[in-house]
Amino acid sequence: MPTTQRRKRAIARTREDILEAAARAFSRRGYHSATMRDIAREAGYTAASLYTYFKSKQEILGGLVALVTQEFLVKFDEALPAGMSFRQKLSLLVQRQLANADRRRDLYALLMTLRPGDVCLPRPRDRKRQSPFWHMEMQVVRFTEWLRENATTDDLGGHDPEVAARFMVAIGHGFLSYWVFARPAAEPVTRQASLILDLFLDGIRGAKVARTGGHDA
Amino acid sequence: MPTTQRRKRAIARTREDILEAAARAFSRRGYHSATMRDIAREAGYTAASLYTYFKSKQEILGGLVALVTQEFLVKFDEALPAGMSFRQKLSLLVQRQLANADRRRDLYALLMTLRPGDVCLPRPRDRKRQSPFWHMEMQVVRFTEWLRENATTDDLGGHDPEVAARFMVAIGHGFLSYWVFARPAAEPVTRQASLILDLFLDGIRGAKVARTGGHDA
Amino acid sequence: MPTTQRRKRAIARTREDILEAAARAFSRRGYHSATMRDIAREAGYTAASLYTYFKSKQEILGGLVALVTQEFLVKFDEALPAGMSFRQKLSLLVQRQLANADRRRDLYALLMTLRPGDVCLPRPRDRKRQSPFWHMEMQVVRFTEWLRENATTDDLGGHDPEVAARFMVAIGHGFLSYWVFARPAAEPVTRQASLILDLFLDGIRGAKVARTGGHDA
Amino acid sequence: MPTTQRRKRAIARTREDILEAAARAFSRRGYHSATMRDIAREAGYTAASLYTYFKSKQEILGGLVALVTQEFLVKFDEALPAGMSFRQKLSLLVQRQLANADRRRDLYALLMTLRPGDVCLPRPRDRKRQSPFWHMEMQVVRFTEWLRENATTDDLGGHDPEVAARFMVAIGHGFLSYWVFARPAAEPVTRQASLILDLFLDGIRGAKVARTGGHDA
DNA sequence: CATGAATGAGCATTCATTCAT
DNA sequence: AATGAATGAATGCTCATTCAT
Repeated sequence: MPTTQRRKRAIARTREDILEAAARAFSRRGYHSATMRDIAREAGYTAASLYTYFKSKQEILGGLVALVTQEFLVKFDEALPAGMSFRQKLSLLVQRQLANADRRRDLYALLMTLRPGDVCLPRPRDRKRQSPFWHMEMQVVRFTEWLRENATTDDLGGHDPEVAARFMVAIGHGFLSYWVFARPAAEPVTRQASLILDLFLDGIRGAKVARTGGHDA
Repeated sequence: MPTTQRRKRAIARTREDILEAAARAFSRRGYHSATMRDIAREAGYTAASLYTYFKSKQEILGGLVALVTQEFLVKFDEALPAGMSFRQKLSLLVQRQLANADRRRDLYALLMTLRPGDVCLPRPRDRKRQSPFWHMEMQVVRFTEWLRENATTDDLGGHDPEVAARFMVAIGHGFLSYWVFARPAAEPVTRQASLILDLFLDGIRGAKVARTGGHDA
Repeated sequence: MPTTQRRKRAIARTREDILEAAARAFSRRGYHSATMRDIAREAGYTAASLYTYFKSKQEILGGLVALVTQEFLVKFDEALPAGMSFRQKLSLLVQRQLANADRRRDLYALLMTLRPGDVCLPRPRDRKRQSPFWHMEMQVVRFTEWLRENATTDDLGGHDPEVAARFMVAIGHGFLSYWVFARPAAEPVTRQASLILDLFLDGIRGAKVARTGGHDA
Repeated sequence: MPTTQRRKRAIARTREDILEAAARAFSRRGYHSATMRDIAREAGYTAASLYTYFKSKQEILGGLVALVTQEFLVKFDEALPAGMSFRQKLSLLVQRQLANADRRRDLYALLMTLRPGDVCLPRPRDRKRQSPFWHMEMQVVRFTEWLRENATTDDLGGHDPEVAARFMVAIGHGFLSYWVFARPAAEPVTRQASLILDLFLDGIRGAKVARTGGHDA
């Protein structure tokens, strides 16, 4: 029945609206300081109404984390054009992730400040990852997998893929933490993909060729 | 009068004790979730007593931030033996900072999770830096200065010193965020100085020479 | 018009269903703790629907009270076979009331726990009776009347009929409060009619004749 | 140290004050409807202060229940003059209990309206008694014991002591529930000891000798 | 100086009730 | 008639902070 369908749609949309509102509220005041009223005001509802869509404040956070995680992971599954060099594939991936981060600046900032007890994921399968930096760890894990599939030993200069992953994620967060709160808002982080790529591959001292740049976009 | 002196000493020491206690409490439960009672219990006092030494919870945090900042900055002022190459000087600095981070693991982790409103520094001269990543920004600023004094354009491969600073700080935080919460505790972060240095200078792909490593310790 | 008739019937039936559901919900969780949702779930409706049939939660309770009261009072109006002794008439009445109580165990238990403000009867003619033990008082009043009509001074050993009534009601409630929550469910309270009668008439010390019992069933 | 002693006294007294206040608040509005603020207002404190003395609302109720239970039980342990008849001993006990009930009218009324989940006794040794009529059952249990020690089979007309106990407790509650809420306050219930005793022993029909009464006071 | 006690402000959550569909 | 959604009004409880002792 179309009525049921429409209703489900409406609910899903409202849930999304609330999540967006929560993202704003949380990133403005922090998870603990933001109140249900803050979120509600931001979403155009009353606090009580939020409970129609989420069981608790924690569940809202869980929804947010799941959302960002999902958006992060999906970029790894998107197809890569055949015949690309490692550098080109990596460049594409970084571009995609930075586009994500661009859209979700405050959410990324929020996730970086969460504590273990704060997040209570829907499927708590991997307790080991419930660290205050759960988000970062999750990224490291997935990126490590990706490197194992897409990089040769030589591409990584003989480094352990996990070290490489941690290195890349660290660079990302490092620059992100700057962009996220820069006022006025810094230029889109996607512009920085090339820089990040160069630093990741060749370090600050760099390879001359690499830094003449842009030929991999 | 010596009595006054002794008193001042005693007060200073108690303040330090409380800060240490707060560091433990904050890093265990997070700044907002940790209560004054938590801190007091950890310090062997009652909550009310803390107000003899600090005006508010926020001021305790301020003290903590100032402490870590101070410890961070002082490493930049310690003398560097003459005649060292850039790599050697940098290596020494990184060693010193990692030693700091080793001693203050949880505090560093705490600082990474703070939000703009949380920190209210004694001397709020630089409002622009009151970001959730204030700590990181502060490090970038000082490290940028250091690079301007100690690195040639060539040492940085032609990169802007601020970019280089941000790059280094990001690497540091990235690896730190892993070490800090690794259970069982990861090996002393100082061991990683060499790896960090290599990645900073030559990236993941690395320079062969650089990675045969250890000749700069 | 028959349609109107049918509608009225349907409404009346739904009201009864809701009252039965409310009886279950209230007796399980207590009047205040039971929510409109509890009642609705028990009745197979949603909370909002209940408002089609009752103006408020309090009115549902009122309906319930009226129902039990009605069932209680009607037993006093049922004809008594002619030529019965006082003991026989009393026995019959007690039997009938215990049969009621048997069917409405939890409802009786509920009524015993109500507070003055809880009940708001449809016809609030007698404010004096709005006690937490309104139910009990109502029983006393009616039973007093009955005794005035059916008992001689001698039957009551010269006691004031109201005292006798209160005595009887007290015994009833005392035993009921045990039976109601006994797990596993005690045997039907009707079995106890004889005991109650004996205690009422002759006390614990009893009259030998009375306790050889059963000749009045 | 006297200071510690005094403090302990002060705390104990405040706890008692709060319990008295809670007794008033609970008996006025019922356990669930009475708010912590109600209790606090009644006690001359703020709601937050109550938590210095009691861990929760439920614990306040627990304290109240324990108090009344304690006062009830202690009357069974007070010595009975030697050489008394069963009737005389029983009379004394009833007098004492009615004196209790007189002082604690509203508390008794409160206890009668509690539900299983409401009460959470400090020592939850006997889960079986956690009925909505826990209070009544507790009285039955203790009174049964007392009868086993102080009454001959003949004194109870051959009845099971538990039946006798339930009978007595029922009479007590029955009359109490009337006195408790009678407005204006009925005459002290102690006056009624003799009536209760007669009804318990000889029923409404009574024994002529018993009702010429008063020779056992 | 240390602290037990007191408190105002606030928060997540619940629930009876309303109303548009 | 039935209901999903929305909400105002509470409510128990927490906590940073104050202050008399």
